[in-house]
Amino acid sequence: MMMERHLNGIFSVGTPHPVDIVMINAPRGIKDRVPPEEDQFNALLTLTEEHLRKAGFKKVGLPIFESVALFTRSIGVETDIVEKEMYLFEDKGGERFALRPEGTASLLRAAIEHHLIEPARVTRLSYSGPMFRHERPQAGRLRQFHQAGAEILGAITPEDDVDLLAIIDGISRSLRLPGTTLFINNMGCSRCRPVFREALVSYLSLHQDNLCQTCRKRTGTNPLRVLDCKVPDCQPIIEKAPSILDFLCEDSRKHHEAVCAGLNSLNINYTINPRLVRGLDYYTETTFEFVSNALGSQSTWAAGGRYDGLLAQLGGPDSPGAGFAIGLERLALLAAQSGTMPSSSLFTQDASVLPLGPTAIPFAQNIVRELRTEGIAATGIFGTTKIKQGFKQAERDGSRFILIIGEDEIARGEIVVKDLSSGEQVMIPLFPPDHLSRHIRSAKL
RNA sequence: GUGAGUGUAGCUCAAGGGCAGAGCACUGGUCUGUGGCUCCAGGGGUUGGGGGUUCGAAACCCCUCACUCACCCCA
Repeated sequence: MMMERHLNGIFSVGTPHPVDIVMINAPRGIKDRVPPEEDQFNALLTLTEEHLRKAGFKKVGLPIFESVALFTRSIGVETDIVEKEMYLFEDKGGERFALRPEGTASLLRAAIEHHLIEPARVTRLSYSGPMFRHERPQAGRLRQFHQAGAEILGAITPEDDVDLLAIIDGISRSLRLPGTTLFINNMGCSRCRPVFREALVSYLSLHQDNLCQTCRKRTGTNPLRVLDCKVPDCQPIIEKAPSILDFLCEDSRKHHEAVCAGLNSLNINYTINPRLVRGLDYYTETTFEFVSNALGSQSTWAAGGRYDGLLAQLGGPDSPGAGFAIGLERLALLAAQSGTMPSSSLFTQDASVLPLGPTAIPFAQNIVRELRTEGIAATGIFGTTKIKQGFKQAERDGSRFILIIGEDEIARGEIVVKDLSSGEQVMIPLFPPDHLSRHIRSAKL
């Protein structure tokens, strides 16, 4: 109804008042990154990717959308992500797609499709980019958010699990992130988990009356998820529930111990949380979360684990895999708090060229082009002839130097070069043309 | 999907039924070709939108929209 009103305003005969125009804003939960945020965000992404590159990961470029089936098959039909959070659409051929809600499924699909996995060896692949989930936005939670992730595929060992944790820990240390705790768990393998599951279901069945609605439903559909229910009334029951750690088979127990031993030897602090259950169904054995008390209630900034059956489920080799994803917006929040957000420097470009008067304009235009050709970031200031405004514009440009050219300078074949940070000013000859750029390059240091 | 809080100038916020304001930013001057500091002046608002109560509404009531936070979920 409101819409119609506005449209009437626009299309009605007569002169519509500007306020009748319907403002189009960014969709809910979608954030623009305006300067200097975008540069900072990219610097943080680069820093993260550099950690992955140094750890032997090769980056893969992945599509933004995939067949819906890829996610239902990997993440699990009973998960919130698949049940109610995916952005779905049909293309003109009637195929059903989803904007990717996470990266692991895509990366594994690509790795299988291009035969990147050699089951007897270890393959390390990484990715980064936007992910999409239709959730109610909140501090640290967006509908389009960004993850950097890494996956190890093939003949992997518990030590590879440890390495993943060490990499995230390294990022955490290099950014001096505040208040982070690493929680780990082992969810068992295809042999021991069903035994635990059965024990859990029969325990939960006995206490149905005291469980919340969701937990009662999940007892049948996805009993492990009951373990991280936060409803107060459920807590006493959950606390006394059987622990997965008591049900681990010999292999899983050894796996778990090896992971703990690795963390110990690397001096990485961790807390074992037997009720840590990830929201994606594909995890087996090791799962983990890096949680910070410096974020809001969305406190997990990196998480992952091992997934032994997923590659086979997606039509790949019957090999295990393990990986993690880092929430970059959450990482940015933390880095900002600790003052370690990699920031673009004070000066975002090198030079602003200010012509004083119309005869100087063509000189300025040519100087700008010459500087850019020489790799120096430069813009001209053509909107004003007043030197004071020129200086202000140069500051707004983020320029380190202002270059001033007027009648006098043209007559002498020179240009004024003033360093805006020190206030030092020199005259530089206009010929040869590369003289100016060489001066600026050396003066920058 | 549920709940709570908040919407006033470009930004951060005052005014809690009686003239819609401050700081920062912006424009001009102070200062004719040398910025940042002073001081002075100026522009900028249907107080998110719609309806109601009232002599009078930014304020009170209803509806609606948006944002924020929390539940939930997760990175």
